[in-house]
Amino acid sequence: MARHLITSAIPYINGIKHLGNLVGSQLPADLYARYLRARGHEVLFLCATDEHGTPAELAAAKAGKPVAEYCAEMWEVQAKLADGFRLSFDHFGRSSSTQNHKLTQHFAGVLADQGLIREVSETQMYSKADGRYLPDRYIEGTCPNCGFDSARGDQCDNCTKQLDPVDLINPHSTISGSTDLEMRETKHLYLRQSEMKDQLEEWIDTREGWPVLTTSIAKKWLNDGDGLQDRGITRDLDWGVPVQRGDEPWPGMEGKVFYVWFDAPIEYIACSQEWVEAGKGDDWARWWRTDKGADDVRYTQFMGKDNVPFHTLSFPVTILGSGEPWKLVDYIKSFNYLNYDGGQFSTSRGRGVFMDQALEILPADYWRWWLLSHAPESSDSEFTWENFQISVNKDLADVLGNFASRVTKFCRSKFSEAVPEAGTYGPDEDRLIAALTDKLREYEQHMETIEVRKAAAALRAAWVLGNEYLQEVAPWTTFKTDPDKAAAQIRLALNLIRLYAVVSAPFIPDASKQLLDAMQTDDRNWPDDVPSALAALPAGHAFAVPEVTFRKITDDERAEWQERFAGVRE
RNA sequence: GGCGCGGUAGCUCAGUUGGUUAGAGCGAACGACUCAUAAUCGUUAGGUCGGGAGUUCAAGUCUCCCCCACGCCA
Repeated sequence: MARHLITSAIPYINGIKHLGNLVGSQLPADLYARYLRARGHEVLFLCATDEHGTPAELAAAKAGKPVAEYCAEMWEVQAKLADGFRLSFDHFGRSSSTQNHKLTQHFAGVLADQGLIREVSETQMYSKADGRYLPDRYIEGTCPNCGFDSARGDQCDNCTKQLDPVDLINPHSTISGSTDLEMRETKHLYLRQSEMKDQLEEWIDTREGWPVLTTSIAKKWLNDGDGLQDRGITRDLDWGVPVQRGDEPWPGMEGKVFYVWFDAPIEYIACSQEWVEAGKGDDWARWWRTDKGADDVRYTQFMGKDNVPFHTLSFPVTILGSGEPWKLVDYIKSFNYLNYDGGQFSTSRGRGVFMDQALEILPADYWRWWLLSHAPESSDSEFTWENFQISVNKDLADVLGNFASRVTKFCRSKFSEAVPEAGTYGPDEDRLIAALTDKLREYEQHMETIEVRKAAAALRAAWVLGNEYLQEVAPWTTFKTDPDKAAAQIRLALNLIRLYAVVSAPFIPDASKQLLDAMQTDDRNWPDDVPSALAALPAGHAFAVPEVTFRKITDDERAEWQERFAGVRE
């Protein structure tokens, strides 16, 4: 029994995430958390919403609401969807929490004490009409290079030339359209990441078994161009963590907030404090402070590849640079992107399936199974309705669901709705048990190393073993000549249903529960010993024939959804 | 343009430190079975491992060049 801290990259607040976002962090993190809990480990699984920054402010303005109110509402929406997908967070926090405010200010203060923060004066475009400084990408104008009239402040999308907002002809705010802009001098804090480049590189180099995707992205940022760059950690915004040096004011930084990417990862820690405050736990420090028991915690982070630089470099600078005994991540599992039917998911074009829509058309388990068994681990992967329909129908309805159905219905018609007691096991059963043991150990191995697709394949193979066994021993034939033998075969098969429910729970928790309910048992003990696990339901134990566990997706449905979610093509 | 990750059977993907006839699932064809959600089980077909050159007794697996897709950056 070990202690596992697990965090999923925290989703941004401004809208509902699509399936690509889901499979890139929250879903595999949940799989891992559920698996470890099932194996008896102590797990703290945390996630939260990432609420600060300009996009949140703009989304709130568009919705005509104060940003705090908007975020509170969107947090509810995301929490409900997470629940709908059965994401088993021990706590779903908010980066806008008071805990995160204090902790972020604390880290900034400590980093400053360590000499890892410097002040930089720079000029930035200010919009009087908007009453705010504008990030480069919110300024548009005519490109001085090619004449394109919608060039952005950071780059011209037409000729790709990199720009400075002052270069633009007739610049205007994309928020208000105002042209009343002026350059103002403003001061910002920079995190001196470059100071810690060597230390970070050594750390990365000594990590064993990390995904290539994780280390290659980290190494690239460490060594690309002039090496790891210092990073601005403050912004001229209203919504965010006010810049303070610990509990003290920070002279010259009045009215500024920390940059969202500085405070967001700190929320992983703050979230554990929120967890305590919510009354779900009583000691966050033993998960996060190596001087208070976190030394024997294994910390695993899950994220899409776009988040890797912040988790391999920026956040470790915060942790290591503080000089305080905070728990550093042990393993970073990163994912590529999931594409949608030949292109990318697109929020703006309404292309692809979003979390709320997914749950409207099918239960969570269908999505969980497909997404996890096709997780983009080694490269970008692709969602197509054909593949989804065929995989789900075959794996869930035909192989697993139908297994439970054929066994329970056969037993009901030939014996009763109770585990039959006659007969004994022979060589066929021994063979099945041996094969199943091998397959389960393989499944566990892949789960331990977070090889999601391989774990799914091993689990499915375990389901197939049950069908192979039935086909081999054919109790429907045996019954005619040797009913006792058929009874033993069905007794074993009924126990297989329970075993499948238990080991499948991390992937498909609802179906797992439904099957356990049908078998009228609460025994969720992991089958460390397969023979005894297959005796969990004793002779005479009553059960019920389960409802259809997974119905099939029809061709008509597939066609309809394909049309409905195609979005507006370019 | 630079960098990164990929390019393996119709589809989705495995292929450890180079080593016997390149694998799995799905799909296809054929067969078996009939308990079951027209489900299951078995058999078979199918790939010059993106292209070319090289190292080696031996390369999908190492080196170089090129092509393609995706992504990041300039």
